[in-house]
Amino acid sequence: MLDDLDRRLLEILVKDARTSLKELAAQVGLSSPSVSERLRRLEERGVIRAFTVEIDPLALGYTLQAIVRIRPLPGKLHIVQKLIEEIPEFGECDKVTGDDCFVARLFVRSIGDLDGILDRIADKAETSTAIIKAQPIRRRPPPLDATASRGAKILQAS
Amino acid sequence: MLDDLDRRLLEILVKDARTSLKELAAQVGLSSPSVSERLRRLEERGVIRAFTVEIDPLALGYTLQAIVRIRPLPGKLHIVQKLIEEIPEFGECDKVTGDDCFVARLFVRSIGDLDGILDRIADKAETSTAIIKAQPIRRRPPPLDATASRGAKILQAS
DNA sequence: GGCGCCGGTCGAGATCGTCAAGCATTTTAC
DNA sequence: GTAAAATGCTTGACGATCTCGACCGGCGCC
Repeated sequence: MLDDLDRRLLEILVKDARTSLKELAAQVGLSSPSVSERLRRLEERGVIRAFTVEIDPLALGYTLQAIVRIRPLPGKLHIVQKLIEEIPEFGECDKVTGDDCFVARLFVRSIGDLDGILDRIADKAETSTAIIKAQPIRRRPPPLDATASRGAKILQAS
Repeated sequence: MLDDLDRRLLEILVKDARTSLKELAAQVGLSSPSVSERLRRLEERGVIRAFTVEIDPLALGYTLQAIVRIRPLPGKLHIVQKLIEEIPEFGECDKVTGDDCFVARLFVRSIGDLDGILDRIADKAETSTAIIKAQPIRRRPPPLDATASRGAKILQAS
């Protein structure tokens, strides 16, 4: 589905999405129209979801981040989900298996804001919140090359 | 620190990091050299951490994502952190307050891989894993305008 | 008031992207 | 087995874009 050239292009773009076609072309050994066409198709196929910019939340005044686990009260699942989506300080939310239904990332400017936001969910869900103290790994894509971890095994008797 | 023009530039770039200077200039009502200069300074100041591309993990064969909470055994904190950092399938990791020391996102191609990777940590930490079933909110930046949620309150008797 | 800095514009030259045409290789169909 | 069609690439030319230097105006500060 993705050939080696595509992967190399992606690798370069992950580091700098504004790399010029010419530069990309030089690095992978193609002409720029070819690169242009490949990018177009990667976007078209949805492999590239977006070219975007990573902003330091601190620069916007968000001095605090938290991971919030959210367990909606019976019957409130959809309302809670909608509520979360509408609160822009939630910067990420996953619906997961297990007791916690949602795990979300929250950006806030102060502890007061944190409290204010959690209050808005409090009557519809139980939450448990963990403040982020450090970020050992900031968002990065999984390995692009097919050679991921050796873990590869099929479900079978071990 | 950031003026309105900067914020508007960021807003446009979040949606498409490859927007041309000319287009940016037109949208905010400046000349392109000015925009260029502003971007340069935003990068320099670290407001813009990177221009990057968002890749669909599925396109790379990662059919499964999980949130893993990790509690290193006594004395193993640093070893565990290093281990996590070295496993490229961890696409994000936060060090948090509370019983769980780390919360991480894991990209895998199969349940077998998931098991394989968790095994590598099993003797140094307790983990609890939640498989991601859906992503109500995919990574997005917090509000750029100063008018965040009304939550704003200072710590005080309520 | 005069000075210097900051952030802006303008215009020219250099760079880059896009388009059409054409070519080689592979696939498909008969 | 061969011919047609489809892919994916290159090249070169043209138009669009970026960058750089020169210059300008507002603002804070002696």
